[in-house]
Amino acid sequence: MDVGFEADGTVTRAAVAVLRYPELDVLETAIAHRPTEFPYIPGLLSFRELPAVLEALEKLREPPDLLLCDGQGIAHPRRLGIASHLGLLVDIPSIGVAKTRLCGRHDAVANQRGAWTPLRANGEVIGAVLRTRPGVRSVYVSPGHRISLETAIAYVMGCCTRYRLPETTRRAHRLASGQMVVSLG
DNA sequence: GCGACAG
DNA sequence: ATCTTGTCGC
Repeated sequence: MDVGFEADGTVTRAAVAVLRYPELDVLETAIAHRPTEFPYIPGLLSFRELPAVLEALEKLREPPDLLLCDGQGIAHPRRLGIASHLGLLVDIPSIGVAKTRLCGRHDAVANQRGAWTPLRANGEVIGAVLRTRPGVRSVYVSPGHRISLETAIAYVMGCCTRYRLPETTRRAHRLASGQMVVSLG
């Protein structure tokens, strides 16, 4: 799942891409548009993006077995990032994969694919800072709904091939950005 | 009170 | 997120 916006900023566009695991080939995609009626406020991203995301999900012929969201899971001040919120609403296991940190602290991460260090807040582990690829910034992985941190990390790594972000996120982002690519096979 | 702050 | 300049590598 990923979200994009119109040039005038009045419309939110949500895109979802369903990939088979672990092959990672695209099975289905969907896009939805909704008026943007909520501003971007750190900690309240769900209220801005979920309406369009839910609409896009409903367009799928079959519901996914796992959701990877562009944002935090429980690595959130109230432990309810967009991945957690979405997973809860549709009752599907979900994972948050954010490009930057919202909250929590952590040590440096080894520069090796798969290396990770705990993201902590208030004495509890709320996620992992994961190196999906050597030589690039790490990503912030956190459980969203009905999944453990270890399992979440395993799925995220399983979705990362030659780029920093999971193929699921990249596909959805491309759709939201209107960048189409034909694939023959 | 001050700094931090997903997309 | 969006915008913009400069650099590196295939």
